[in-house]
Amino acid sequence: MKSFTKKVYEITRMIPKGKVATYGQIAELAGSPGASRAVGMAMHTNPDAPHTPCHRVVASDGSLHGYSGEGDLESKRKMLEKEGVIIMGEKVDLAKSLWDKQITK
DNA sequence: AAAATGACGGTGT
DNA sequence: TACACCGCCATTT
Repeated sequence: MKSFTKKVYEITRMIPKGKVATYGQIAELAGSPGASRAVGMAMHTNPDAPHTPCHRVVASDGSLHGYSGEGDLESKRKMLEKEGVIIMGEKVDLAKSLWDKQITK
């Protein structure tokens, strides 16, 4: 486990319930703006699905991508809605559910 | 050490 | 709005 990946997990873990963060945002918080792809890989190699809320990480346009956990993208979407994330059709309403990065104020 | 890969992002068609 | 292309960084082979 490299430092960057570890950092990504740390950040992903502090995403508040009912909110979502984009890969790019996490990459920036991790200290490497633009490394959205690297973040994606970190999620893919995510060792602790339930421990790390990787399902709260979405694309810049609110689209959900993969999931290393048990279910699939549908399960993720349901999970998010259940937590309070507003989802419009197949995408997340970033305007209301995007993590303000306020570090759980 | 170099090349290929991927849960991205932005721009172009 | 949907699909295709190029550029981005970290990880893996």
